[in-house]
Amino acid sequence: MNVQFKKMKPLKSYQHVVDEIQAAICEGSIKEGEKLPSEMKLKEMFDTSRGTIREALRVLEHKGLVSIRTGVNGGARIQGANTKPMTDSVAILIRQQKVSLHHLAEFRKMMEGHISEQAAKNADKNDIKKLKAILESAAAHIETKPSGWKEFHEMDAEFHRTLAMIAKNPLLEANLTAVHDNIQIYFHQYLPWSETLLNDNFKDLCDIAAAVEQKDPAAARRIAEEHVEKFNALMEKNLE
Amino acid sequence: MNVQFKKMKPLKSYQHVVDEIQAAICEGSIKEGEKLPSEMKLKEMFDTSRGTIREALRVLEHKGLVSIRTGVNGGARIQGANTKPMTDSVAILIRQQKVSLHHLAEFRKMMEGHISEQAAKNADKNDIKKLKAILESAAAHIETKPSGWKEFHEMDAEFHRTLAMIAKNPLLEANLTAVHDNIQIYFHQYLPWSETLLNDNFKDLCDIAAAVEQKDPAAARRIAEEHVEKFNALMEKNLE
DNA sequence: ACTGATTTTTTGATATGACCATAAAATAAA
DNA sequence: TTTATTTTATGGTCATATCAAAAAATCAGT
Repeated sequence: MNVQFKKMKPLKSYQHVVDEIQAAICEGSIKEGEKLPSEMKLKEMFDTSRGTIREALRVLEHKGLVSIRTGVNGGARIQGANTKPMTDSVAILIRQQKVSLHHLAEFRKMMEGHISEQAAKNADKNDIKKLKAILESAAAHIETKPSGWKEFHEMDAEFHRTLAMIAKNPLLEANLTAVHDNIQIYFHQYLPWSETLLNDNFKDLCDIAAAVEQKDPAAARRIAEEHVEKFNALMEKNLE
Repeated sequence: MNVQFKKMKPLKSYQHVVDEIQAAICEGSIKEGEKLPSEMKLKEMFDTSRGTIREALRVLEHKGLVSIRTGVNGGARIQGANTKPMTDSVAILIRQQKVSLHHLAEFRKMMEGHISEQAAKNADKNDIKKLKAILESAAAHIETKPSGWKEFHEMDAEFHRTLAMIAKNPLLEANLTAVHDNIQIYFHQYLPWSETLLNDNFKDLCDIAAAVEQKDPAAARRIAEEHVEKFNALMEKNLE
């Protein structure tokens, strides 16, 4: 007896509905933006009850595969790929105290280093233009003499997201977004504000952009890692 | 008008139930393994209908926070943190064709390199013992003259998971598991089997373990990266 | 008293039907 | 043509009934 049989657990009927619809979405029978039939129609198509259909739709909604609206012309619409489920699953790990700021920061450092390196390898002229545009609006913001991180952090996040796009790996993009979304609260709580620090932060971004423009992957990686490391050290000090 | 107000969308009532229960789990009011009240009791506690409670439980179940059983003493039990939601969200990205083998492999290479490096920094004697135990059972398996990858891949995966544990970052563990789970199908389909390749693979693992034991992070990283790179190149060639 | 079958009981799974809330679309009024 | 009103399709919520699963309690036979 060397074979392993799978436990024979009869599928719950809502799960059957989920599987069918998910398969249809993935294989492209239903395209992004299109509407699923109404709950009543689905109920008849699957020959089941409305409650079952609703449980299935709830699950699909939380998987980020459909979004549901009420009213005439409402219903479940197929959503394009979405990083929210990934952000959520990271968030759960954090809230369950399995993942600390230290873990997040280490993971982020690894990704930002890699992303910058890849970006430096891949970037074309158009990509460079995008990065510079973000830096310009960040510079403009600094001119207004801000007294907090909030707006700057948004541009900072956009800068890093753009780098991830240039690195051309959606897995990196999704994970980076998840980490950014979840590290935010630590920024707000533990990163002291000072104009010096703001300028320092801005300078790092410029240096990364420059290394990317000069197609110097090693430098891009090093600067990005040091950048993340620096701010992480600051936060961890204030965390104690 | 510079302020942005959040759109006032009244919470759906099932969402309220989800939020409350999730909060209770995260702040520890309900501990792992404990049972939530039955649907009927919850229905009364939240003063709502059973359907609403069931939608909420379905969502919590798919978030991996509770597992539900029927029968006497059944009901929703709190589950410990779980990498399944993360594996799922990666799987969805893949099925939606947003993530290719190339993306997976690149991400994996980055992680395995980093993990091996960290493991080499952190490993204590006990950790080394665990790694060696896995290598021994792999060696024993090779002796039996296998004719396919299946069992070896399981040990391979366990080896890498153990490294991730030694690296002591649950985010890395979760992501590595997610990537492994999803790259499996490519292994089975595109990795040709040969005894030479098997031995080659095994040797890589031994080399990584040795580098970890000698606390040589740089070497551990390099070997791990080359290891992943090699098998990735093989698969990509067969993919065309 | 132990063992194995049977019944009970708790709890989830599914089905049905009713009514409310929302929002787009159609219609009427200005 | 614009604005207010009504209509209507669709999801959101509630209540009730019955089926199915499985642990626990009971019972029967040795």
